[in-house]
Amino acid sequence: MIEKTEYRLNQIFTATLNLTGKVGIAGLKMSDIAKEAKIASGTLYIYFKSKEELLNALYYKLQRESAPAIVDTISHLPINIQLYKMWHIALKRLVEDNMRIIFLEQFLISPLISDTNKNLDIKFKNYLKELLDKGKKENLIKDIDSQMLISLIIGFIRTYSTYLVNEKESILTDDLVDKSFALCWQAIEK
Amino acid sequence: MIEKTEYRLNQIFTATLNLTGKVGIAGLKMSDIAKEAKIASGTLYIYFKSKEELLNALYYKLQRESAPAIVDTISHLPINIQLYKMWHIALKRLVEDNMRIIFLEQFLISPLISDTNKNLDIKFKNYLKELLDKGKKENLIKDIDSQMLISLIIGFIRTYSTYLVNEKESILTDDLVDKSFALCWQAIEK
DNA sequence: TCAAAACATGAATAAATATTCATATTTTTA
DNA sequence: TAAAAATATGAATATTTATTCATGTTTTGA
Repeated sequence: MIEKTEYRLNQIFTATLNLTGKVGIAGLKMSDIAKEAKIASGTLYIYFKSKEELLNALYYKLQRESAPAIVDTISHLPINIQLYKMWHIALKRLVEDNMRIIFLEQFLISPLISDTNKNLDIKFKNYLKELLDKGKKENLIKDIDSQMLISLIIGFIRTYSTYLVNEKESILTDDLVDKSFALCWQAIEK
Repeated sequence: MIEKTEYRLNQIFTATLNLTGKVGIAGLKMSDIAKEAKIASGTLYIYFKSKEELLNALYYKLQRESAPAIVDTISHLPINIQLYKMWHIALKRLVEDNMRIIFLEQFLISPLISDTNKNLDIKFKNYLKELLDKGKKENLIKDIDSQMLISLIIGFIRTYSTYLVNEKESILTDDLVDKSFALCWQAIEK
C-alpha cells in the first residue's frame, strides 16, 4: 500500500531530521532514529538497505523540495519579485524546519554522500547566479561579483533562520519576512 | 619539553581540522587523525584522554583564537573601523583555514561538546550585539533588530569565506576584503 | 655515559553501533 | 475467511572504531 509506505518513509525522515537538529550527523544512530520514529530498528532495513542509503534518500528529497522547486512558476516575474518570492518561501520553510539546513550542510561534506547527490547542490546556485547577472544587466543590482552577492543572500537567510529557530520566543511573522528581505534587497540593489 | 608538546598538539589539531574539512565531524576517526598527523594512534592517548577530550580542546582553542581575541585592542575605535578590523581579520583567518568554520559549526551541536564550550559561543555574539546597539545610538547603523543585522554579517562572512576556499583559483586579496566589507557596511549603515 | 623517565608504537581488546534473521503480527488476495 | 504475502520486531551477530597496553625508542639529568 503506497500510502502506508509513504507514511513510514515520512516518519523515518522526520525522525532523522529531528535528531540531526539535536546531535548533528555525527550523532545519528540507527537505533535512535528507530526510537524517535517509534518503530523497531529492524524496520528501518525494510525501507533502506543501510544507513548510508537512508541518509542519501533524505538528502535527495530535501534538495528536491527546496527553493529550486518553485523556480519555474516564477521565472517570468521581475527580478526583485522573484527574489522576494524565493526569500519568502525559503525563510518560512527553513524556520519551520531548521533541521533541514543542518542536515543539508553537514551531509554535503559527510563521507556517506553519493556523487549524484553532490551534484544536486550546484544547480540552485547556478540559477541564482543567472538571476543576479540578469539583474545587473537590467541595472537593478549592484555590479559586484555574483559570488559575493550570493554569499550575502544565502549566508544571511541561513544564519537568520537558525537564529529564529533557536530563540523559542520569536515567531516568523510576515513582517519579519518583509523586513529581512528589505535589508537583503537594500544590500544588493543598485 | 614544552616546545615538543606544543608541536605535537599542533600536529594533532591541524590533522583534525584538515580531516573535518574533508569528512565532517561525522567522519572523524581517531585512526585517521593519527595517520594524518603521522603518528601512531596510541600516541593520541598520551595527549588526550579520549576523542571527546581532543575535540573539546580543539574547539576551545579555536574559539579563543577567533575574533573575540582582538576585541580589547580595538574597542576604543569608531564603530565602523572596529567592524572593518574584525571583518578583515575574520575573513582572512577563515579563508586561510576554512576547516575552522566547519569544525566550529558542527561541533557546536555534536553530542560530544562540553557545557563549558557551549557557553563560549555566546560571548562573541553578545559583544557584536553591544557594538551594533551603540552604533544605532550614534545614528550610524540602521535601527533594525540587532539579530537581523548580526545574521547578515555573520552569515555573509561565513558563506563567502566558504566559497573562496572551495574555489581553488580565487585568492583573498585586500581588494576583495575591502569590497566585501563595503557591501556589508552599506547593508547595515543608516 | 648510563639509568630512569618520558614518549611512541601498533597489534590486541573493548565498546559502540550497524545489520541480520528467526519469529510474530498485520495486510492482501482469492 | 484462510492461506499467502508483506510488514514488523528486537535480541543476536557482525562490523566498525575507540582505547589499552606490552614493548620499544628517545630524552633527560646526574
